[in-house]
Amino acid sequence: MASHPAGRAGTVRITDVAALAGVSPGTASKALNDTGQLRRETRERVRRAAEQLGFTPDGRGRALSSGRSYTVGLITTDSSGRFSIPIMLGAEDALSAGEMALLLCDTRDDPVREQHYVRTLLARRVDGIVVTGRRTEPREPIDVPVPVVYAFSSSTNPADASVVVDDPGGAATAVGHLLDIGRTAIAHVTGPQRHRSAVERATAAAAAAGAAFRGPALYGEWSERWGRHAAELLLRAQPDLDAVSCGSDQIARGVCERLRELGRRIPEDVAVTGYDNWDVMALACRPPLTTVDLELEELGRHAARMLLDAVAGRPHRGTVELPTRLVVRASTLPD
Amino acid sequence: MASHPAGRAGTVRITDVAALAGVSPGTASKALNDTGQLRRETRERVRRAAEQLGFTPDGRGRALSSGRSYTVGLITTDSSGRFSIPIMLGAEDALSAGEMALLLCDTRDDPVREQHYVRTLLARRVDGIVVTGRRTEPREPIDVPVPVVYAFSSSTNPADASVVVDDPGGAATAVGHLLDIGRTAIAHVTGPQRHRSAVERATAAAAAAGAAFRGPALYGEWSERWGRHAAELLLRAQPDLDAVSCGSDQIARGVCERLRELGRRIPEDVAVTGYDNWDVMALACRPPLTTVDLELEELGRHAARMLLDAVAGRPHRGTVELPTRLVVRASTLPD
DNA sequence: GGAAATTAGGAATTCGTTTTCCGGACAGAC
DNA sequence: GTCTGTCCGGAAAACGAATTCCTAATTTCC
Repeated sequence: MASHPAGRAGTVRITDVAALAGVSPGTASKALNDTGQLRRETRERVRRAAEQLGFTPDGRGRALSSGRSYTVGLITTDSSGRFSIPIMLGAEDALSAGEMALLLCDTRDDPVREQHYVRTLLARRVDGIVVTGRRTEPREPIDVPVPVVYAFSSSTNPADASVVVDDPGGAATAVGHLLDIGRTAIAHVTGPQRHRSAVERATAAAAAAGAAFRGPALYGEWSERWGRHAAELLLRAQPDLDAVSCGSDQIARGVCERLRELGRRIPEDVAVTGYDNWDVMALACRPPLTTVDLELEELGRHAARMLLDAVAGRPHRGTVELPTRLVVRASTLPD
Repeated sequence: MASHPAGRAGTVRITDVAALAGVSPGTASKALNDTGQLRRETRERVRRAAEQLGFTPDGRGRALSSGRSYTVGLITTDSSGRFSIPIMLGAEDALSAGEMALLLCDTRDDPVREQHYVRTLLARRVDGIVVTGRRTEPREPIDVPVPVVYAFSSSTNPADASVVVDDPGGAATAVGHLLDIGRTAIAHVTGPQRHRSAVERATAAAAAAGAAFRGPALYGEWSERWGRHAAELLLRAQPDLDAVSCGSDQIARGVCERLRELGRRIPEDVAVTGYDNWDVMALACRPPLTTVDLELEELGRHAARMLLDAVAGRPHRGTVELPTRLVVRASTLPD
């Protein structure tokens, strides 16, 4: 019956492994962690014993004695947004590959909750923290005695480790594509001017379009409604327009919809590009949108890897910008 | 200088608190945890000392000695989906209120990864696990020695604790609303017949509509494209249709779009209801959709509370169905 | 007034692992 | 044959809190 020598079913301690291998617990620990001076033969014997018993070190004991908890916190100000999610998943992916687990903390954009979470993470002795926001605006850094990496929203302290999207680059790529397919009269429609991402994308789009730019950029909101309205404004002011670069897929979808209703063919008469590669918008649009993918999951992965480095004693400093990826679909190239 | 008597800056142990309060560490522990027999005066003295030093118990030591880790795992098979996210957030909300932290595990629908995560969660001695899926199909239970609650997808073992959405109820509510506003010829358009949720909603919708049902239900896919196509089919077969109940907001949006293109006024000629209350679809639709909100965040909260109960020794068993909420908008009621 | 019961708090043990010392065994050098 | 050095592995001390005894000191009861 007692096929498992452990006390309670399923819980086998390192002392059980040590006993089976005929060594002391300390030696078993060294064998399993590749530390200390042990004969190869001893190491293997312990390993076999551990495997035979299905031993998994108890994270609590390990955390206590090693000083590391093999856990990191993820603080997100808004995980309901579609930006935070892929970042979280990417981070989780990279961390779990590094044998780290991720504690999720959604502050709901409330500084009090954030403070509370920071304290509980610290109480749990996390090895590090990833902080992510829902907007590209830089944010106040958190003050903690462990490594921190800021993802998507950089820290206002330029010395902190941050990883963000190359927004200007993305916008420039989209406009470059419009020029490549021969467009010569390009407008830009985007979100509120108070949003850094809107301004950065618009500025970069204008610069990339050069003489082909039909300004000024139209600022509004991040909605299909605004896209529809903007399409009307554009066509009235510039009937010869042959391309619209948009600050988001939602706006682009609205633009497409109204352009079609006004009798323009897309992309033959007017080519349209979006931004974000938000599949439900980009693919459901008629026609499907050429757009800029933010590669957020990769951003999350990158942030997590930077954090792992920092935990391992190789801290990064400063902000790194990650490239975007242009996804070409029928809104700029006929099938 | 040494304003903090603690060893390393920021880390104050219970022995520091005990020393300041003039008691032994054991007594300090009792005072702070409301256990043991202590004079009220002593308790307060210790509490003041703890507060003065900003003491937060070290989670690692606590976990080791108390046997509880104050941590639960959340296993999601697909957190990219829009269903898992609100559930996660609700769970996280309820758990953090219970002083528990949540370890995030995204299996990406890979059984191998799932197995791996289950093991690491167990190694970390989580107090319990929430399992959530992306579909309403029941799933195989996981075999672990800690409490588990299944959210959204129930366990195939009916004795396990599961909390799911009352899908038939939601569909019936939507159709009931259509009847209330006087509709007498109601069709239903939904997703693939192999999806349990599609069949359940369709069946309940038909039953609720009774004589007003214009069947059979149309099965297709969860997309706007299918919604547009279905609208054509419907109008061709039943020109006198005055209401369409849809299995998702995406389908409903497609239906609305094509109905408008075919000259029908919504809701005057045909009323349309969606399902999911997915804001980007429901609000962007012209007109905005009357739809069924799944209250997923509440579902996550409920699951977490059930888990907290189980951890506290009051396990639940069996499946509980949570009610949906009808959100009425312009697609059934003119402004 | 003495025995029994209650109360308050301290000492020591526990949780499971890692890590720091140390000592024994064995080899090579003179 | 001793002396030094290297190689293994064991014993014990962390790590930080909770908890289980226990022992005084006080109160209650007869």
